[in-house]
Amino acid sequence: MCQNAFVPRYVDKDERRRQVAGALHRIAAREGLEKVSIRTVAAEAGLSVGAVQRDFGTKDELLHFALRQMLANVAKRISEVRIGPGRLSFAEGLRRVLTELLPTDDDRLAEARVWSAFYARAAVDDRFADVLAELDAHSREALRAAVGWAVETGELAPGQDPDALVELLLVLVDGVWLSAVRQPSGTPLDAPRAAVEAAITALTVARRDDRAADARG
Amino acid sequence: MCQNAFVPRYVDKDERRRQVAGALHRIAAREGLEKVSIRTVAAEAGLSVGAVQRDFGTKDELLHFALRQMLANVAKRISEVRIGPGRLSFAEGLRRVLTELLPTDDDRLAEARVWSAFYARAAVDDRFADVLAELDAHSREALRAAVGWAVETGELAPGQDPDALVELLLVLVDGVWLSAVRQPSGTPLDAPRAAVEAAITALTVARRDDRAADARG
DNA sequence: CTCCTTTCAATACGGTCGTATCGATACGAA
DNA sequence: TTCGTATCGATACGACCGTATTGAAAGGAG
Repeated sequence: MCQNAFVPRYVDKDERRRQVAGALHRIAAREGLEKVSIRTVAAEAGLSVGAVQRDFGTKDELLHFALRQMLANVAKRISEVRIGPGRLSFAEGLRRVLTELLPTDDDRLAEARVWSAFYARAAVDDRFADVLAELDAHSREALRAAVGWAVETGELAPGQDPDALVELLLVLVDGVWLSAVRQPSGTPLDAPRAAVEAAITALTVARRDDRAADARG
Repeated sequence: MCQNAFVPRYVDKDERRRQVAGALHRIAAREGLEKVSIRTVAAEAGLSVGAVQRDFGTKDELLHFALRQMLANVAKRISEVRIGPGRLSFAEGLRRVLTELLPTDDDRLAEARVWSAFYARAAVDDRFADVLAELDAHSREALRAAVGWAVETGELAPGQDPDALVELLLVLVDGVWLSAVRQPSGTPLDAPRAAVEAAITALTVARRDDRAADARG
């Protein structure tokens, strides 16, 4: 009779919500978000329709949870990159952050395909756009940390505006992963990987003054 | 009995195919590609379901025609920008090309929303990816023409690699319009417009050597 | 004029969708 | 043990989907 202390929880609810979200990610990466339905997700997760319904109630809630799950995954990955004194150098830290953000391997390419589907949703649904704004904020913060550390160590030319550089890097990240996503399947991931290295090279070139002139022309 | 000379064409078929595609574009920009169906498109175009069916046969054909129509529109717009001797200067030509490619007004933002939906499709369907590759080629050609003319007139620093610059601009274009698309509706379009001007400024700065140093910091 | 083909709206059909409902079952509380 | 509740798979329902079909209307060809 205790109001809600009675919880015969046979399974870990959050864990299964995450598993269902994973099933959704696999379907979306393989066939697109329009093939995602309660039924297809339930089948992919090895559950019944009713089970998914009980965990999420409505399809909209399922989609939002899956999106937030992706956001959490990326945010965790890039927040674990530790740049600073005694940690990673600017070049290596930036490389790690960009590698996490860009489709540098097949898993991340699959993830990028799902992102592209959610971007299309965000274009017509502000609720999704708000979540993507959070992703933007996380990426900006990680890049700001990397660039800020470069300023401290003098790895960046002193007159360079760090904020503008961060914004440029954000645009580059978006442009590069979008280019990778639109390639026909099977295209090797050389372009995103090369873009990472090109960005590192361009931004760490200020270390040696004689190479600064080369960078400009 | 003439095999097919008997054509009592009451309406211009191609014209109406374009009108139907326009209806699809409006729905996709407003509610997303998943709300596009034979029925909704027919209603938006003021036609019956049967009419749309006769013009396109299958929904897949309708989608591909609508995508190719968007491609043709953009290709026409950017190919009309004439850069060269007696025509537009590098700065002005680049400004025009970038203005056409980026969501610099509400119409182009609506178009960008539809592009984002087709990008998501291209991520899981090579047939759409192939069309987007054509868009890529058109953009690359237009930017190559602009940069090439800048090299001829010396508006670009001579050591700068034109091809690399074109690729950089392409990535910037993708990143900027994707950023604009994910903003909540009602967000002003200052960012894409500022990006156009920033690119112009950064690339035409080489005209005056004293400003080259400022650009680098 | 009469035919013949194209156009057209309307409707039918089979399928999938999101969601609601329902009996059976499993397990903690008493 | 018995009871009450949370979980479960299965199924029902109405809506919308893509597509096929059908019969009426329309306008050049003879």
